[in-house]
Formats: sequence, structure tokens, C-alpha cells
Amino acid sequence: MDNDVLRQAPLFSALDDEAASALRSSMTDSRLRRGDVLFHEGDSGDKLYVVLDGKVKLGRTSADGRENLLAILGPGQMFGELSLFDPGPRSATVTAVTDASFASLSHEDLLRWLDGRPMVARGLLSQLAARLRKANDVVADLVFSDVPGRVAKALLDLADRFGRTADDGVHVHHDLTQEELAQLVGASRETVNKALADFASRGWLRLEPRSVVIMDVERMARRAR
Amino acid sequence: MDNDVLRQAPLFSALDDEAASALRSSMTDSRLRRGDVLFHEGDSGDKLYVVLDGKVKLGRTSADGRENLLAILGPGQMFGELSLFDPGPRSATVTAVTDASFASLSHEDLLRWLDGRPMVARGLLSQLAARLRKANDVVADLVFSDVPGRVAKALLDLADRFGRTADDGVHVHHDLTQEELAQLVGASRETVNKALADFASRGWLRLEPRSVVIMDVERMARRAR
DNA sequence: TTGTGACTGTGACCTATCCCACTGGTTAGG
DNA sequence: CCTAACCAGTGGGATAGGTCACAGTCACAA
Repeated sequence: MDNDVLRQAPLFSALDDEAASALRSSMTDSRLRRGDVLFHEGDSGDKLYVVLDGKVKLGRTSADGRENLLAILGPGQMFGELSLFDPGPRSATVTAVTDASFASLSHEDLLRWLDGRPMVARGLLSQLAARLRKANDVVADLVFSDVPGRVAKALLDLADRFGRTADDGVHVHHDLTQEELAQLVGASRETVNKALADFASRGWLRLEPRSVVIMDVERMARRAR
Repeated sequence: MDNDVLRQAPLFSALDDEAASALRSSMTDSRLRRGDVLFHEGDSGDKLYVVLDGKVKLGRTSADGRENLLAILGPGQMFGELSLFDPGPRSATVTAVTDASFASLSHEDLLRWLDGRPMVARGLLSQLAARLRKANDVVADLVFSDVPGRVAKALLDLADRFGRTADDGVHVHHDLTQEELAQLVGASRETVNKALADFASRGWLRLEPRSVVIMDVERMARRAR
């Protein structure tokens, strides 16, 4: 249950059992319904969260109201660390994409842990490094790839993290509307829809509401590059 | 001189004098001429570098050979940490944009320092967090802003870090060709050139080879948003 | 001096993608 | 069960920006 998810989470993975449960006991739990907002870009706040169950989206809104999603996070993933180590207002809005639950840790508690246990620091550093690497990849994709390519890549990434392989293909219940998918890849809903329709017409995938079945992972991967 | 730069560098800023000079003494120095490459994307390597003097560009190359610059770094800034905390090949190519010198620290040495001194860990965490925040901003810009906007923003950022204010404006010796500037903002050289020409014709800036003088920071800032 | 190569400046296309308009389907609340 | 929202699908026109093709400038070497 809860603790299994946390033990897998990179934040905890280097800790022994008693340390992990001590850390766990200083965390508070919370939950949200689909569509609810945990906090807004610009809010102040200094908690770090770990997703226990469900999915959330991290998004930012431009001056003229358009939205862009930085990431979709699922069980075991962490967010909110930015306001912690680089103090300042929250840099993104976090919204539940499905009903979801979290464990959270306050600034002070985390710092206490950091000072005592170097392994926690290493875990956090490698988490941040991985995130940074990924962010750089996103930048490269925006510069180099066209929209269909980015859509293919996003779907494969979601498949990796949330997909279940069956004999008719990889079922990906991403729980995102096409609008949200579009915001995730930085394109308009319409172009994303056309890209998806094109993939479907080639038999690479089958479209279902808030979900896809990827039938030809190989070609999708080739299209993504 | 050298040590002044390092003491300003975020990696060192939280250390007291004797700790800083101990850390300094475990670092090795090196230097490059303009155009020389320190390491290539895909290389293995586990050193962390701090720029002592000069400027470098971090770039990645796409499958079809086009280039994209992730960042221009100057004195006091750090790079190469990614391969450290998220082990793997180097994720970018580092090239000297001017003659430059560096201090470097090996994987093991850094980890030794990390375990002993929690402040070093915090410094690194906040560095990475700041970088991540910045990377997210770049993503948002690519999605929301047009090329002239991104050019304006890039120039202001360079001005912030490398500019010298005089009575005719802020002199920014960025040392980048327009080609490199284009790679930095993710656009073609031609469009960047036209954007620059437009800014110049409006009297917002004056163009000089590998350098600009920003005469109307206010309007540039407004254009960037 | 002249030639060579690197960089900047500019016009003319061409195309990916955005924006708009509309249709049909599906869901949720009264 | 009906109506309002929301969501997915699709066509067509407008456009930002990429690509191509040159011309002009400058530095530096022969």
C-alpha cells in the first residue's frame, strides 16, 4: 500500500527500513479529486510532495492565459522541491488529473533530514539532475522535432510510466484530454488531434477517450526521433 | 583573482575560508582557446567544472546535425554536474566561446565533500533547483513567445550577466555570432538577424560584431514579455 | 594587393502549424 | 430524459518562421 509506493520513490530508496518509516512519520497525507488544484503558480509554500496514488499535472499559464504542462507525475514521483531549494513562489500550478493522494514534508523537516543523512542529499541531487536532464531533452525536442514527433514521444513516455502491455498492444490510460496532451507537447489541440488521427489511420495506435492503445511501438519510436 | 571568482561561485559560497581553500586545493585547473571543445555529448566523464574566466557554451546536436545551445556560462558558473548525480554520458558538448579557464573536481572528491559537509549539498541542491527553474522558463518561452521575443529575452539575460552600463546604454560583449545566438534561442540565423535589425531600426539597440549596445532596456523588456 | 573564409544583411519562396468555424458524440446534472 | 457542457474530429485560410539564394563586409594570409 502507501508505504510500498514510498519505498520505491527515489527520495526514500537509499534509506534503510527504520529511517524510512521515521521519515514517513513526519509526513502529512492529503488527497484531491480530479480537477482540483493543490497550489497555484505564484503561491507561497515550502512543502515537498510525493504522489502516493493517481496523477497530477504541473502547469504554467502565460500572460495571455494560454497553458503549458511541464510534466505529468504519477505514484512515487516528487514535486514542489523547487520552492524548497531555490526559495521563492511556486513556479507551477499543480492540478489532479485523476483523484489522487499525496504525502508531504515541510521545509524544516526536510532540511533536518538532509543534514543528518548524506544519502538523502544524494537521492535528492540525483532526482533533480534527472529532472534537469529531462527538461533539457524537452527543450531539444521543441527546437528539433515537429508536432507529430513530439506527440509520439509524449505517448511513449506515458506508455513507459503508465502503460500495461496486453496482446493487442500497450494500453495507456493517460487520463488526459487532447487539449491537455496538446499543452504537454506545446501545440494546439487541433494539430495534436490530426497527428493522432494520422497515427491511427496508419494502424500504429487505436484511440480511446483519455487513453490510447499503442499497437506499433517500433514505428512510433522511429517517428519520435 | 581565481579564488575571488570561486568564493563567489554558489558551490563555495556557504563555506568558511579554510573549507573553501581545502576544497580548492583538491581541484585541478585547465584552460581552452576560443573554439576548443572541452568534452563532447556522449563522452564519458565524471568531472564537475567551474568557469574561472571566459565563457563557454553548452550545446547539443540533433540527429541531422543541427545545433541547439542550452546555456552560455561565465565566471563562477558550474557545469558537468549532470553526469555526476545522474550517472551516464555527458549530455551536452562544451565549447569555449572565448579563451577560458576552469577548475575541476572529480566525482569521488566531490562525494567525499558532500558526505562530510551538509552545506555543500545544500549549495548544490539550490544550484540544480535554479537551473531546473530556468530550464522550465526556457520551455515556456519556446511555447509562448515568438522569435523576436526570445531574442530580446536572451539579450537581456546576457546583459544581466555580462553587460557593462555606460551612458550610451548597456554594452554587452556576448562573444556570440548571430548563428550561435540563433542556436541559443532555437531559431534560424536569418530570422534572428531580422529581429536584431528590427530592434536596431527602432533605436532599441546598436549592433556590433559579437556584441550589442542596448539603448532602451525598458522596451526590450516589454518586447520580451 | 588579392584571395579566401567567416560573418552579417536581406529578399523570395514554402510549409508547418496556428486560428477559426463547425459537426457529431459523450457525459453529467437537473 | 433533456439540456448544457465538454470533448473529439475535420476542413480551410492566414502567417510565422524555415530554407534557399545572394550580396556586402571584414580580417587575415599568401
